[in-house]
Amino acid sequence: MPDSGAPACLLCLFRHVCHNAGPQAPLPHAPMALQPELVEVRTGEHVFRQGRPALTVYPLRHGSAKQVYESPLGWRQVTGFSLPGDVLGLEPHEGPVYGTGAIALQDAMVCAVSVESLRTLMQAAPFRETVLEAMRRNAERERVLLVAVGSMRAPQRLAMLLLDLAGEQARRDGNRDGALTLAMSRTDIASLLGLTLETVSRLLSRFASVGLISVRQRHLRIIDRDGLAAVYADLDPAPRQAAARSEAYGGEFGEPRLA
Amino acid sequence: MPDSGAPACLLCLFRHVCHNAGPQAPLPHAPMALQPELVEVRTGEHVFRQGRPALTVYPLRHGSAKQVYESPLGWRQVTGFSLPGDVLGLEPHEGPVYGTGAIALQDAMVCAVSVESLRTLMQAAPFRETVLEAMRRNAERERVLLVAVGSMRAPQRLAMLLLDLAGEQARRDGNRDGALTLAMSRTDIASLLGLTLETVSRLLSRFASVGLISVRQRHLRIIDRDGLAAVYADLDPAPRQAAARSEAYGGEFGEPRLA
DNA sequence: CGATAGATTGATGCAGCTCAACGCGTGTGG
DNA sequence: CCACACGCGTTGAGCTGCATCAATCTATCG
Repeated sequence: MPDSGAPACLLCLFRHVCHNAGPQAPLPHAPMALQPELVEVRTGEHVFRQGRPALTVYPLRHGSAKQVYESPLGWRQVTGFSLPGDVLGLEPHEGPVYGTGAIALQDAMVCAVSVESLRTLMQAAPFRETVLEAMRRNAERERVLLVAVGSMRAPQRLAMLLLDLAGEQARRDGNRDGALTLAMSRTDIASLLGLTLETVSRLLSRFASVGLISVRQRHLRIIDRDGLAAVYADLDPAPRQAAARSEAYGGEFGEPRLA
Repeated sequence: MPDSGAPACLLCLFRHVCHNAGPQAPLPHAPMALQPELVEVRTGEHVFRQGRPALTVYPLRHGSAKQVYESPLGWRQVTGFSLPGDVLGLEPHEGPVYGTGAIALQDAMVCAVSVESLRTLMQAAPFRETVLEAMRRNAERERVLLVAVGSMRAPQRLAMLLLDLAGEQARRDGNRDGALTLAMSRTDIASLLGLTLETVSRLLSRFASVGLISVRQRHLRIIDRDGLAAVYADLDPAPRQAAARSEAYGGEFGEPRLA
């Protein structure tokens, strides 16, 4: 029977086609076909492993997770964090296997939706569009991360992450006071951003000492959002011009750093 | 009329469904439906621009191109290079707009295939699989790049790129003697790898002085492939252990650098 | 209450960025 | 045909941001 919907269900991709989500406006031509099994995943355990057959996607109900990619040579890197409402294992190209692994950052609850049923549902145009839109957001995220890691300085990268986390948080519970609980370790953050855990720790302390945030362990509050945004945009600390011009002409590429 | 196929056509995704490609074994249930218009793109010009409606994909016939991504804040970064046979503008998630831009590195010739006809053709399962496989390779490439930029040292990154370029080259003309012509500038390489052009230049010189390669301007030859591979795998220079273990257990993530 | 994992902080070093000068190769105009 | 300029590449010298190594502190849990 419907459990009337967890808070995460309100943001879930599948909310309009899932009985678990409770009463929702249905989508035209998309039947309420889903009543996914709930699966518990304990802290540090895999939701799924990279390279295994991708038969299921996992909307996240409670808890949080990190995506981890392991390159052919065995280098591992965190490629993203997921919060309730996100769908884990959603690959854009119907891969036969998972392209990354997902590991719970805390005891978590996920729904198990077979990709088979997902594919069926995606035959309905409006639902398909929703899913594709989510995939596009994921791809955009990865690209932003690549640029960050490839051409921004450590403080900018961290500021970016904090702003992103706060934004996601706000999108979920509407909590705009900037209070965050970091489910991931400093090591995970460092891996995502291409830094070391010491650097992350130091930067958090520095941000705090400058009044941008407050931190104690994994409890963090954003105090000066605009200040953080300025760090992200690099208007602040380093001898580095504002820059950033669009509409590239010819052979140009010009990051700000080289402008 | 069929032009009997350029060399690039032999590797093209569309070779089995395209009249331009000349005689090819047809794919079951996939008609020879394509006879794309040829378009010339001059050095430094866009094949298409990021953010514009993605109505066409462009198999590359002659020349080469770079993909450039510009983040919302205006930071630009090269995200990849394309060689003849690659399909430019192929987005995994049928985006309404191009997620990156593509710029010709030299005077180039592309075929123009409407995504509409592409979608039609993809209804045939065997063809669809081919295309999806290509998309997966692209995604994998981006992830490898992310890991490289995020956690490998400059020499490894460059070695990786050279090996990759040589591999692609070999896949095309079977030329396994390691001779490459770099169509892209040092600046482009630096952008891709998250380095500066000076570092790239210095590293190429260093590689050459150690006998791994020879370089003169944009002509490059790989002399010691295994040596380069060793640099890539980081068995060589830095005080950094071999590492790389698979089958991650719980909360671990462990890049070699931090192991 | 000891043990263990995570986080903070400090001291030190170096890889790679920055700034700068120069070399090469190609095109352009006198 | 040479002079010059301009884009691209190379090389050097110096500096610094971040990694590295190491010690200590804090939380959590058996």
